[in-house]
Amino acid sequence: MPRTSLTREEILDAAAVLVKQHGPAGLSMRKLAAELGTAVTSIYWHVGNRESLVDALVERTVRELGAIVPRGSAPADRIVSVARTLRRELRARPHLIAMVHERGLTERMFLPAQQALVHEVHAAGLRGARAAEAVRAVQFQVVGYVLLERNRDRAPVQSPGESDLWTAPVAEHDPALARALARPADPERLFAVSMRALVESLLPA
Amino acid sequence: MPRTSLTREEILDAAAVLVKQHGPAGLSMRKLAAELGTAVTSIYWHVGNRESLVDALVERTVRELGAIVPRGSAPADRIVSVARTLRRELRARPHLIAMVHERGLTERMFLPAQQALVHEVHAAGLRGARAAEAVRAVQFQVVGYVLLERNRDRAPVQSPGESDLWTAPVAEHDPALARALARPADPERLFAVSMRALVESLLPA
DNA sequence: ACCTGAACACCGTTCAAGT
DNA sequence: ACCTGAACACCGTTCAAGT
Repeated sequence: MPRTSLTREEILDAAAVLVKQHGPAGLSMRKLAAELGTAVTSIYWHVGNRESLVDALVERTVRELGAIVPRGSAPADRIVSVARTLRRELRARPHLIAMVHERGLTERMFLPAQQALVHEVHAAGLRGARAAEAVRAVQFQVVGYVLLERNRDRAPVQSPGESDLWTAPVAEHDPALARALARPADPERLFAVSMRALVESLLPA
Repeated sequence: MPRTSLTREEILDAAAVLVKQHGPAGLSMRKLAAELGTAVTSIYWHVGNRESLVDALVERTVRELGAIVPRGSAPADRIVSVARTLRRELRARPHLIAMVHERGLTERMFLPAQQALVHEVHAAGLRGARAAEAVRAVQFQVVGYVLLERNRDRAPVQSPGESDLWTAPVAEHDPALARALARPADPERLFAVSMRALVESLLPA
């Protein structure tokens, strides 16, 4: 029994489910075929190969991300809010981040925020190359952070290594610092601090 | 002919060569065995499995990274120089970055810079929790950037997507901005700008 | 135009057996 | 203590053959 006309869309849907459940490493052409009740080779006819399947999935997921609405009245606040929202949206889709990494499609993750950022940076009075630089600096910072955080989340064990360095000379003079470094970092706060610093240095005084 | 006593060290050496040549995805237990002239299963006796092999490799590569010597006289300059050096050292070892990502061992990449950063931040007059926050903010920013750049380097095609957005309304009023965004970003410069902004906002005025 | 099974060249890991 | 081959359960992809 052949089943009713396999479509590209149907394949993407099933692939999205597999990725959501087991990550991109859990997306195999064979499991996908099993899920769809077809031969593996049928999938190749529709999507080419695994790489372009993942590319298509990334494309679709980015399109789902929805436009970002800035909040606040001061230009710096509005830009920081765009950064914060972008980070939140991306972190809410760890499979997207993972797929983007697998295929090296970082730029795609930038798109939903770029429109909003261009607008805000323009409103803050930046023009031309300086405006472009500001947009990119914010984008890079957000995506860099998101990649880093995703990486930390996947740490196999709560890394025990950081503390043992802190018998080191300097830290002995400053036990509060040693203790603070022994505690796990607060990425939320670090993100806020760093982003605020960046935005304030980018905007015209 | 059995060959002369396979050692853990010898296995790590051969694995490092494979990773250097073909990346971590090119490191397979079977190729490794072939390279070493042993049965695949011998390797398992010495290193456990592929995951702990990669972990050991990361550990070793981080240990090779060498201490970081700050340059400059102003505290801000010295901290920025540590950040710059860390970034350069990490970027010079793309396989390290890739392995760290595969195994989620980000914290390991922080280690070589942490000593130097603690010292500099302390010299700049920060103490306790504030000093720890400064150290971590710099570390996060560097590693986030390195991950992002590595990601961009692996882009399958020079991403064509960014420009097509720039028929958008705002950019039409500012053709210089549209042109600047159509050109590829200059990550070197963005890194410098962002890091400088961060450091200056962290240090006491 | 679409789907199929067989086949190829890979993987990591386990296990019982050897010395 | 160390090494072995056979076997298991996976991969992605190609290709000739079907309808």
